[in-house]
Amino acid sequence: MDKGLLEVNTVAEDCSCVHSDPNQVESEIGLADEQAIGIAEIFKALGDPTRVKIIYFLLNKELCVHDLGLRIGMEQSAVSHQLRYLRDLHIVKRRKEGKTVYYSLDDEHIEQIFVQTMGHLGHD
Amino acid sequence: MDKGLLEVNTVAEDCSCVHSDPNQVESEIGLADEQAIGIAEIFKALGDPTRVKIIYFLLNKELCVHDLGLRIGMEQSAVSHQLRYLRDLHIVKRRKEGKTVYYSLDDEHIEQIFVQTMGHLGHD
DNA sequence: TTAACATATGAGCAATCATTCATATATAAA
DNA sequence: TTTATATATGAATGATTGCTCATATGTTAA
Repeated sequence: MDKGLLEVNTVAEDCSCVHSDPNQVESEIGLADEQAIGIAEIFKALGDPTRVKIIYFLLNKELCVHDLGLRIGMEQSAVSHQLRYLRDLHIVKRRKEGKTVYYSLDDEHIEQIFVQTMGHLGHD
Repeated sequence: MDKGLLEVNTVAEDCSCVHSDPNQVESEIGLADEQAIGIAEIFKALGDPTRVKIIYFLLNKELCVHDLGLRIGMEQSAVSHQLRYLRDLHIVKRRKEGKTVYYSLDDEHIEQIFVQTMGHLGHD
């Protein structure tokens, strides 16, 4: 698990608050807008109760839209919209079988992050 | 690392989509609204580029509001508002020294989740 | 074909959000 | 005290979001 960016970023500095030397700030490794937006995008996707519930139930097994709605107590349309959102981010994927469409998780990393976070919170 | 909820949730079922047996759904362990909201709250806090940058720089060392603004290229007021947001969630804490206020991370779990996610994304 | 079912989607709307601006508070220096 | 600096905060605003409703698409059964 590489995390180079984080370590190099440690630079000796003394913010006495007659503020940081601009040169010093320059020498630090920042976080490009692009990167920050990318990271935020992932967290934002998990940052809604409905989507949390969807992911939670999909951890267990794949489910069709209707059954997902049943479990999370939400209208078909609302579930469908959120599934679209999650699918656009490749967090979730579709499998069609006749009339019904089964959804399942599509990203192991996000699955891990989700489970780990639930663990941290004690989920109780 | 306890994660009881997640495992018990595996129940044999056959969603032929003449849909899930209501009794079966009932027997599954759901996710209470309260829990879902709690989990979503954490992710939502990390789901904004400005807050991502703030946390990123605080991983490195504590910083005062002004220097944070300097690094993330954002007005003092905007930074202050976001710091308040993060402080209300106990993600960040204050230390006052004279006129200046130093902020640092206040939750190891969230720090871990954040770093892990950056790792997953390759942060490049 | 027609009817029924499963899902998807666009428009509209109320709520939330992130930022800015102006100003308040608090501390230190002159 | 007055002035300057550091931070905080309320109000206003434009943007985004999540949902509902109506309707469209696609599939199976009659």
